[in-house]
Amino acid sequence: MSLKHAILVLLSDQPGSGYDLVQRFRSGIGHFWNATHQQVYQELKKLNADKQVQLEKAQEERPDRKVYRVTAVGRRALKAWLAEPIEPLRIRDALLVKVYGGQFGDRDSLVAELDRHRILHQRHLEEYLQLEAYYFEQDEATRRRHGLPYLTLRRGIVYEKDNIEWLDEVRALIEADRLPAAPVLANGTAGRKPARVSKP
Amino acid sequence: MSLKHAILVLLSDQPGSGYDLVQRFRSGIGHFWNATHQQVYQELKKLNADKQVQLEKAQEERPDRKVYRVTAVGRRALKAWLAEPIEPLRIRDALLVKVYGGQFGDRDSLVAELDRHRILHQRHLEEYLQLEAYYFEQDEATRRRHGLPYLTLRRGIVYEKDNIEWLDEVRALIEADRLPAAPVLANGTAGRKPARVSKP
DNA sequence: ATAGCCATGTAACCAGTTACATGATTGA
DNA sequence: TCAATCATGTAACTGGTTACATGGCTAT
Repeated sequence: MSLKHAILVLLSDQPGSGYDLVQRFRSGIGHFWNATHQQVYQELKKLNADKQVQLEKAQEERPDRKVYRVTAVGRRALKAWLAEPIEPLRIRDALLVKVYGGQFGDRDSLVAELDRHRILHQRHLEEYLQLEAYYFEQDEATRRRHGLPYLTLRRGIVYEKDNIEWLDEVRALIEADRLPAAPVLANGTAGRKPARVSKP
Repeated sequence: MSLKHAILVLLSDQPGSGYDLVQRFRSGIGHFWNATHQQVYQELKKLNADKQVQLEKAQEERPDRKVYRVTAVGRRALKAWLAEPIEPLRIRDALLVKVYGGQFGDRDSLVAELDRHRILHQRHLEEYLQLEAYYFEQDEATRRRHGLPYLTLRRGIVYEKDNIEWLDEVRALIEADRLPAAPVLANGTAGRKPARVSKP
């Protein structure tokens, strides 16, 4: 579970309320690790119970903010997690299920879906490129300070480019009619051998 | 939820038991949509209750297999889902949380983790490239038949290359010492502005 | 004999999503 | 006055993971 650690990172950076964290998720880290306010409030409650964060002050003025800050315990926990190895992420994309099983559906709706996704990925890419441009407008010191977060932005950029590249490849192959428009995967393949791409 | 639909795709291709499905997940579709046997058996139970699959035969010979096949209802459900738009996937990678918050941990352990991930991604890439080579050994007809699954393999290849590319970028930047080895993100940044890469 | 594979399942738990809910403040 | 934003929460549900469990068959 990383939400906990994402929160510890954000609060290490600067103390804040649940509401603040939701905002920060939206603008920065949220591009690759999002969270709803419900989750954030629950997690803060748990972290507080575990003494990993503490209430800085219950504000008296009206906006009823509860500002949390990371404790020494929290810092240790974060550092320990950062040193722990984690499994590399495998793609888990419903769109791939759709492509994989495309022959059992309508060809036009698959193409439409692919186009729709291309547009959305293009949009994300442009958004990221703007953030990158903004980053490069900063002075050297600021850039150095935000170097690591910037690298995660780079990951987003590479990812979106990548999606677009692949979608174009798929489109090209389907459009070129080198792929069948109607179901062809035989139900009568010999034996138990499933029809798939696999090792000999 | 796509596990349901992944199962419908696999069973549309060819009837099989829960055990078979787990095998097929391992070798093909599982590269981008995995499932444990527990999940598969539960899902088959539900699909059966919904009349989307049916028991073909309760086998008499010893291996106690329950072979399921997709019903007309199941085929319709799958087709409907294939036509339905879905949200494009955003990355959600704990490694990015680690990089983002890298300054709060130990620099060497971050580098070690990045290297470890690079090796694992390299391994996956090689595995995929072998599958691709095998695909190209097939005759034209077979290739055409497995065209769409092949495209999902392409996605995997692009994804792994991508990871390696990004990891190299990160390594280069960290190694070149252009990034700080110790915590620098000031806790005293002006106002409420969180220290992050964001729009003006 | 025993290890490994074939084959199926239950139960508890954890994380994430969606729905529901409240109430104050600020600006048009 | 009305909409938007600030600010916090509870509850139900869904999907996924981990642990636990059983038993036969096959080859060494």
